Amino acid sequence: MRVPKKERQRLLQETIERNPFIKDEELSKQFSVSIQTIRLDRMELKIPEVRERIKHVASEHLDEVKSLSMSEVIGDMIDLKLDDSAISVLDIEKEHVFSRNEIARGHVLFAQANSLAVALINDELALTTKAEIRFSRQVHLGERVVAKARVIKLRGDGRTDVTVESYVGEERVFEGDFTIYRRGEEEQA
Amino acid sequence: MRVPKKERQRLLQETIERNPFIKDEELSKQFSVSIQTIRLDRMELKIPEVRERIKHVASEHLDEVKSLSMSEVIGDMIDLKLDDSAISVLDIEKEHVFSRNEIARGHVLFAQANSLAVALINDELALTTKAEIRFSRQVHLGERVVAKARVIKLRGDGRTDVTVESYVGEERVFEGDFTIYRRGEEEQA
DNA sequence: AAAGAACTTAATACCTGGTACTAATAGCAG
DNA sequence: CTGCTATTAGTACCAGGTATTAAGTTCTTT
Repeated sequence: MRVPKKERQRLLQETIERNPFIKDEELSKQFSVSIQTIRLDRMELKIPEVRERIKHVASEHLDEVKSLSMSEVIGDMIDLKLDDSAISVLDIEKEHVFSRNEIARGHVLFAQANSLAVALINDELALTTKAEIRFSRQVHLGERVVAKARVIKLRGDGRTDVTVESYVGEERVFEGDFTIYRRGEEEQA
Repeated sequence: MRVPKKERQRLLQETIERNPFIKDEELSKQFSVSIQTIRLDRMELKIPEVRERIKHVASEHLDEVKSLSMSEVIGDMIDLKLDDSAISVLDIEKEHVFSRNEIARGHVLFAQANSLAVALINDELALTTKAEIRFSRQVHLGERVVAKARVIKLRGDGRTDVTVESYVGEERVFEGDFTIYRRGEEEQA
């Protein structure tokens, strides 16, 4: 039942990681040591008290909520010639990146490109039906992504081909070929 | 500065909803009433104390998060077999649709699929490098989208092919073939 | 204007889950 | 036995409350 200190601390760390809500009392029972020992262990491992841990989990959550509402993900349109070309700029911020490595999530770049492609269409209804995309280099927190969209072909059947290339400085980070449906009300954007 | 009780309680509720982390003391300053009044208000409105509120926010989070990658997912993961298959559910809400026609934006479906595909990868780093997607029917406000991801091929060179199909009821609304890069730290998701 | 109800503030005891610190004890190695 | 690490105990204190009792303060209504 009783394990040596090192082992206990390893397990303690794991246990708390898996369940940040656990109190010192619980832990002391689980490891059959006194509550003070648990507290010494936490100190050495620099693990904060349960209320702080809970607060941390909660505030991470709040970040997530932000990334769900994608309304602001789209970037600023700085140029638009309908049915021809458009440019938008997006500054990569915290809510756009994986917290672990500060690399922008794929759907953020996609969202910028997709909404730019859709905005380009001079019609009441415009929905993406198909896309082929490539991510050519990762984009980091703080970088500015410039997306350039251009109409390639206006088909007779209500479909329009749009290509989007996104850059950070001189480097291309994303390209996508989109097929946009307009007007007909039976496709998906 | 001082507002009548009813109004204050309305504002109180809103304030706490927007920022569940706020303490009674802060609130009492903000509304220029004593701390006891705030507490009476909370009682009447059945709003729990700050620590309980924080715990609530945190546990909502934890419900969906069993592994690290889950927190990066858009939609609720309901099944996950690493390197094999995964399922997530997303209810389409106001912030996901074009206000004009209440049809979900393409990048919302893409985001669900993309984050599901990335979560599926059993590695520290997982980034989308390429995707081919089709939107087969538009998705409307209030509909529930079920995305099913499945690993098709684990290539030796660190790339994995994942296919995702999303359904509303029986109808397929989206399909995508993703190529995910893992581990190497030189691509883009 | 006086009475009463509604609202607000004050004061005090107590709770949880800790921190910070001091001190005592246990167990074992040399 | 000495010395050292590890553990346990105990006390004072803290934040952010709950719960309760009591005392104002307004507003209204008669």
